[in-house]
Amino acid sequence: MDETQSAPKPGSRSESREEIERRILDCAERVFAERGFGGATMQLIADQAELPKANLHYYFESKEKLYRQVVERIFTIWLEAADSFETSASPEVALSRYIARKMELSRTHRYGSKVWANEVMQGAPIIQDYLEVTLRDWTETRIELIERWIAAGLVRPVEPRWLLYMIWATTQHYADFAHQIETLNGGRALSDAQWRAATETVCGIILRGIGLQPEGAGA
Amino acid sequence: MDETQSAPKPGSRSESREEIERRILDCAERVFAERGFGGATMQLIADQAELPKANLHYYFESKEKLYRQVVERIFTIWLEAADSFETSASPEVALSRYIARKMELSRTHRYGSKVWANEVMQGAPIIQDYLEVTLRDWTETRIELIERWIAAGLVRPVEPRWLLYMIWATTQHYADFAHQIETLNGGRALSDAQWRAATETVCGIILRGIGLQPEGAGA
DNA sequence: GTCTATAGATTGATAGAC
DNA sequence: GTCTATCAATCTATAGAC
Repeated sequence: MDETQSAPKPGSRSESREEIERRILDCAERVFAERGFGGATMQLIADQAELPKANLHYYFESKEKLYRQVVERIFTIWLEAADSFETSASPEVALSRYIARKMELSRTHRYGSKVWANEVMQGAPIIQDYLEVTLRDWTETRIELIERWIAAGLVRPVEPRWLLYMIWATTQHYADFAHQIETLNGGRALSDAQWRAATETVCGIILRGIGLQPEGAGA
Repeated sequence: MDETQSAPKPGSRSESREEIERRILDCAERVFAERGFGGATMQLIADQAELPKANLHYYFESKEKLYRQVVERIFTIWLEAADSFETSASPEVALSRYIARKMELSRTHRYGSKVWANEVMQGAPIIQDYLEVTLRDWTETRIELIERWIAAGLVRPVEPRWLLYMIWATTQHYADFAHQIETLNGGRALSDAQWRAATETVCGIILRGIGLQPEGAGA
């Protein structure tokens, strides 16, 4: 609910251009996440970044340019996180690590996930090109990999596409619907133990659901 | 992309007050879903409902009152849909029907689901009371039911809470992220067959994931 | 680079003729 | 009940002093 960066004070002259831009991006991410593109105002972002509103237009040409950079930043994180998916030997390890990593990102990058959800819900007016090229390529590649697992008899026959959507949906839910989850948790954020339990449950159900045995499972 | 109601023409005098209010609500739902509360404008809703902007304020006191009615309408549908959850004999039937019904609602009430997602992502500024009372009660009741299934040895031990979130997340994803799913589907909406396949895959993974055998399953 | 002041457009809401 | 005209507030964006 306060500063995102702590090194140099907001007013300090020792702050580099890069640091200021990063502070603006962090605040913008939170505001765009909570109010959507149309609901967010440059004034609110400026207030949170402790800058005059005009300075935002000095560092970022327009509201839309700023928004685009926020969305692009998230998209990059998502893609990198997804790489751990294919650097593993077995389906069990690959899927477990991918799910665990995505759950972790839902905890550490809640606002980024919400901005993405907002953008997609609105029909991806800004980043449609990413959906059509980068995300599509990534998805096709992963689908082929899962199909090879199935052909090799390692995984029960399921349509890989619906499996991927299930993983995305379930993990991102913990970021996008964090407020609902916390309300149903008595108004408190999930504890470390609860995050571990949720991750384990999600991994367990999905892996068993496609015929795999989770690592370190009893029955 | 056009009219939601077709019976009497928008301009017609034969339209009852109820019909007009319903047409406004339908249009408002779509606009709020696609742009969020702050991003939506009364002007756009009026245009889509083919009414002068001032008339909206005649039928609904304010933008927020209109929004609240839209959200309440969705919430009611969700709760009623969820009733089918407990009117079944076995866990297999109860969960299969619940998941299938929620998938169906994601297809028929896409915009409603998005409005709900938007509201929750923004911290439920309007309907927090529903989260704290109605949804919480519903959730607690279902958790107790699932715990009895587990105690009876019908279901593999999992934390019911994470299982419920998984079902919500996965089914609602097909509404909230419909645009992304359609883009990855070559820009086309899912066909009847694809909806059936997705529903079956989701049911199959979740049921097997908690130790149940889906109805009419081969292996 | 930073800020104040403000332009120009758009917003939610309303007054008042019909 | 319906509509035009308009208000006051707020928005994005910019001009220009420092």
